[in-house]
Amino acid sequence: MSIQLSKHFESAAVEQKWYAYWESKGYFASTPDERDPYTILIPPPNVTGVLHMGHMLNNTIQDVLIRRARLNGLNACWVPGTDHASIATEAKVVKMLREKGIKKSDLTRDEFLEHAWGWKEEYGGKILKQLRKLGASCDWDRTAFTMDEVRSEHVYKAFVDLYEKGKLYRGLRMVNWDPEAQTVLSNEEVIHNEENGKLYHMKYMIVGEVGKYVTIATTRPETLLGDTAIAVHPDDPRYTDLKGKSVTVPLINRDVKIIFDDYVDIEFGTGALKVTPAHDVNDYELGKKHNLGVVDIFEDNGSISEAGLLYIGMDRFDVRKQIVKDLKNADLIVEIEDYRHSVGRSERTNAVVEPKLSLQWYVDMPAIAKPALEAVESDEVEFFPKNMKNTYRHWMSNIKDWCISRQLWWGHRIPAYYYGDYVAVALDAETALKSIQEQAKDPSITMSEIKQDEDVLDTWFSSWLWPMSTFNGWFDQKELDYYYPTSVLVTGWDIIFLWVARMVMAGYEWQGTFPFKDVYFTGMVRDKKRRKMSKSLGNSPDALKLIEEFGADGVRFGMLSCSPAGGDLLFDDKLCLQGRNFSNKIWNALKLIHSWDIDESLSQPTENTLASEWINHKFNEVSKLTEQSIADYRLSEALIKLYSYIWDDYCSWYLEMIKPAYQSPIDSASVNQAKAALKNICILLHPFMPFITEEVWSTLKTDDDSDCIVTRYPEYIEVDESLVSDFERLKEVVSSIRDTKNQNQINLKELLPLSVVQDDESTQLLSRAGIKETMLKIGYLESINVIADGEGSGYGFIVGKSKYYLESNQEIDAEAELQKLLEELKYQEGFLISVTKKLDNKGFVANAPAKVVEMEQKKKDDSIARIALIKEAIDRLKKS
RNA sequence: GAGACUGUAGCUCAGUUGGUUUAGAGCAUUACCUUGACAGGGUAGGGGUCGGGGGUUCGAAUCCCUCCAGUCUCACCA
Repeated sequence: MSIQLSKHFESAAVEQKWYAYWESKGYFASTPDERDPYTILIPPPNVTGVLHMGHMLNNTIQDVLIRRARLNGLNACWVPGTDHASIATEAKVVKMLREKGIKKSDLTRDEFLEHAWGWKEEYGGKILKQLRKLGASCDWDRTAFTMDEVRSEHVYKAFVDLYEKGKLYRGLRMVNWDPEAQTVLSNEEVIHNEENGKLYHMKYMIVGEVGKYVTIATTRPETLLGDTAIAVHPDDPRYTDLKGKSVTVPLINRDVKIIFDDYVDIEFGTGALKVTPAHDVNDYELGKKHNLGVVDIFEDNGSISEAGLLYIGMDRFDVRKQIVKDLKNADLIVEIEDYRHSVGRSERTNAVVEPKLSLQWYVDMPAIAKPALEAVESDEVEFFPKNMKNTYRHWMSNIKDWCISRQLWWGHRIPAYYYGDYVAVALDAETALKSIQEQAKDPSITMSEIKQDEDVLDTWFSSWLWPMSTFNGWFDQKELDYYYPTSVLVTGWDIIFLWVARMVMAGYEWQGTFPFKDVYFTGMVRDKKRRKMSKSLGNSPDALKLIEEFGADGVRFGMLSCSPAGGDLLFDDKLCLQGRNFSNKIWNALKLIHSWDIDESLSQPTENTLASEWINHKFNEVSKLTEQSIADYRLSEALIKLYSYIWDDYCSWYLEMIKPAYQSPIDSASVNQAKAALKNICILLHPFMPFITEEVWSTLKTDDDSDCIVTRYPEYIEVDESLVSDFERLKEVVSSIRDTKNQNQINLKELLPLSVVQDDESTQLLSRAGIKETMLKIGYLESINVIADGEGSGYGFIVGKSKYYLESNQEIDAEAELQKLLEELKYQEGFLISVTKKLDNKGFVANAPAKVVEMEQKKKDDSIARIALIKEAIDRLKKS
């Protein structure tokens, strides 16, 4: 009763079938029980995002770890969810509305939020459906959203708690303003890059001295509208006579002071600096020090405000062009030079960030950073790869306060309420009102008189609570006690500050301990040219199309086989192709086994008994190695070991050994062992390639077996080293036979007699039951004869220290044989020289450990013996 | 400007406290063979002054110094 199997592995149908089945069985679901937990929290993707290669990589890794834990008998819990992504989502909604002809400014806050929620309902969670296609075994019942009720409660509670502890405050500071999204950004959301610009040298005429001027160099001529001083270094000899004088700001003709401050760099530009306190961090500090006025010339959208006096309403970049023209016309430009300098852009909108003075909410980071820094220093939270510790330490030791308010509507509204100068921070308006009445000592203040802050919180202010909020930890301690701290966080290194560090801080601040034991930083997925994959470059393959083409298992294989922790991953379709071919290889191994006719009356041939023992011991060896690799988060190493075990050991050697002759039946023991070995393979490979393994398993499982996904790893058996090493020797002999036939144009399947010269090594090898039989079978030999030294004839070869002769009545090409031997001799002699050199070195013998010296001596002896064998063979050839 | 990391075969990378056959794997490539499980399979081969130089050591891809190249992070002077 053979099973009918398709010619190739058909991934699409199989994947759909098993995923639905696993879900229906509730295999992904986790509830606290007596087992140890193994917990992973997904880095929540943007709720309206689509699956890209970065997600594929890091979710594949998480799934491998979760499935591995499940097979180890742990209570595996992988919590999925999405992030509301304040800026990104709001921008998308605004764009969508604009396309419908609706302006955000025409809507009330509530109307806008209604549209936003509608958008979220329509597109939200699409990415989680896509993750299912990849095989992600998340506990979907636990799906969380950073803006759902439970998560929101955590956000407000955290805000109020920090405020009450004095670790959160409202302050007037120079901030990063994104004129496109029209919100403030944290330092971490500003990306600095070198860009080509110009340095404009402009004339500032000295008041009361006709024709005399100071030349000022700037990259931003348009900000002169906000100038309230110019500054020079007090020791600069060029400017000593300017003390007490003023200059006229060009075009707007405002007279401003010349101030002297050693902040100015004499070497740079002309040594004279224009001071615009409203639009530059350093100028702001200078302004404070010298009591300068502050003229804010920009509207929130980056256009010039009335305070600018000129160009009112024009965009800042248009003004730059225009103002240069106007300055030229007024003969106030001295020089324009090309200049490369760093420009800060918004991470989300790519708009050039405008420094701006503004009142915002901040978290006092130095107040909460210390335990989080120590945790990573001491490896209480362990980073993989280790060198991320450096980056973390550097940032944590120089940490700045975190600006958390955003001038947006989509997000958690700041729970702060105002009445005149009174501020109340509270979970609800009633409490806030009460507090304000108390502060103002005026119980007559009504609800309608207090105003809640219009701003929302930075998205990351909800994300940093993720390890607690996903378990509803502050309102239901039970789950948190069981699952927290989680086992490992898998994420990209690009959000180490935005997210990882802050989660560690939140963990210590509120739970008193770390949120995850390990952090596995994945690299960035890049294309073959090392460019980061991005939508704008169009170099990112469509994740779902890849799955369609190569199968989820194939894609997972492709992503994993080249993903060293932290190292960038150069993605190439070819890797997925290799994965698909691998699936197919396994599929065909299964087909082969199922195609055999079993004859129950046959007893098992010795060679098959030996082969089965070997493949089992080899399995244990591989299983141990992969376990270690995974424990060190070296997933690609583990996968490659498995790949080679399956392809080379199981398929190329083992199946070829036990395979019956064409159309002959096979004994049942051999088939059962082959099936058992393949089942073991399924278990070991399951975390990496879940679909094919479940499918193969399902055709092999007995009624007592559970499904592959929830079965347990087989028990480890001590590896019989002598069996494995005898087998290696056997493989060498067979390879040599194949090679000899190949070299001499003998058909591989032509049966020839093999003579083995008797010595200790060959005697031991051949005495193991099944070795001879295997040689006969897969070496296609007519017979094996043990002979005395010197009796051999035919094609000789050496394996280990033993001599073998493949006899043939074909004329031997003595010249070719000789060449081969001479080359081998050359190598061996070279080797001997290097070993001898080492051993002749008195320093080596005296200083190296005995073990090492012993090993070198053995290498030398072996080499001498081998050289003797080769020389003998050469002599004989020459004689004949 | 400060710091971190990387440099090993055509490509991607291993090489775990300096010593296990004069440096390994996968992919790619070449030749031959095979094609009755396999979108293939088998066998063999080519290809590397371990970025350059110097040092420590009996011994260095591995440790130290220096130079070169690249990547990244942080901070920024108009």
